[in-house]
Amino acid sequence: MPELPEVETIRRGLTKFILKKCIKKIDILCEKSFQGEPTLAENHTVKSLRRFGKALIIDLDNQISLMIHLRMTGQLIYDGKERYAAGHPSENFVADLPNRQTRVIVKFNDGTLFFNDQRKFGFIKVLPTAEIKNDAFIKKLAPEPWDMTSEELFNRLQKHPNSCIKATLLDQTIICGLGNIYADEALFAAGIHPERKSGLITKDEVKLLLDSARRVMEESINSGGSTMATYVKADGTRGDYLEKFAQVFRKENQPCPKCGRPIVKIRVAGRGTHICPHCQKKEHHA
DNA sequence: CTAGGATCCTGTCAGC
DNA sequence: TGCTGACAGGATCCTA
Repeated sequence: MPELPEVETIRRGLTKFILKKCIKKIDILCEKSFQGEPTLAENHTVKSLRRFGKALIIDLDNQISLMIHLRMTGQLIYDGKERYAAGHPSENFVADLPNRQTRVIVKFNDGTLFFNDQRKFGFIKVLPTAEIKNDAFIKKLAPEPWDMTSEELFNRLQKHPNSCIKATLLDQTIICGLGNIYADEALFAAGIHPERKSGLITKDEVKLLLDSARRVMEESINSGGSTMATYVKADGTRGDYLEKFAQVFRKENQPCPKCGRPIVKIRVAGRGTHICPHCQKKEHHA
């Protein structure tokens, strides 16, 4: 679920709570959700929090790191004097913890970090800091949208000329950080149909697409991610940031912000996909 | 090699 | 009510 903006939001938020704090104990409630030797991290202090694409890294003071990938339904909830929750939005943000979906508990002196994950696709992994760059997932990651030119993206798209552009945008070895929400939002902003073949997108369109990807993710990061920490508002109601942020994602049957015609939900690359069929054309027209 | 589909897992919701 | 299938903010593995 969480895409680059959400993970970056988690990184920034969590930094405030656990930087320079000591991990006292790690409890593993679900073996599948944890890889490596947990005791290597115990009684060591958090030195830095980094992010590579959608992967979060917590570096400790003993050359050991925790690598966390939330995949579809992962969430990190820090419960101390106050609660900070981010990741897959759900009732867990306000629920009693641990609960049925809690997979790993990381105990600090003055608070507790809960790793919840309904579908168990995500994980926490302990490894030497020096080994992160050799991790299979990290090693293959493409640059983030801000770290590549539109010429470079254009060239990379030619590696999968017959794939739908949406599938290519979701491929983290082509461009990293986009997931289902921001792929749909970026394609809508650029006026490109998700089923367009990646090899048939013009250089001008690629420039527009890259600019759009940067912009939709920047807007989200600046607003605290679509699943922001303030998901639970002061009055106890649940904020739905995605509803305000998204132009097309989960907006089927609602009017297109550009032309007013209804947004349609289709299936592309095995994923639910939201488009305006009028504003996003399959063929390029000069 | 590519492209697309199945798969991991739990939970919810629409439709009968 | 109870059942069934579809689907879900990700990535990998398998097949043709």
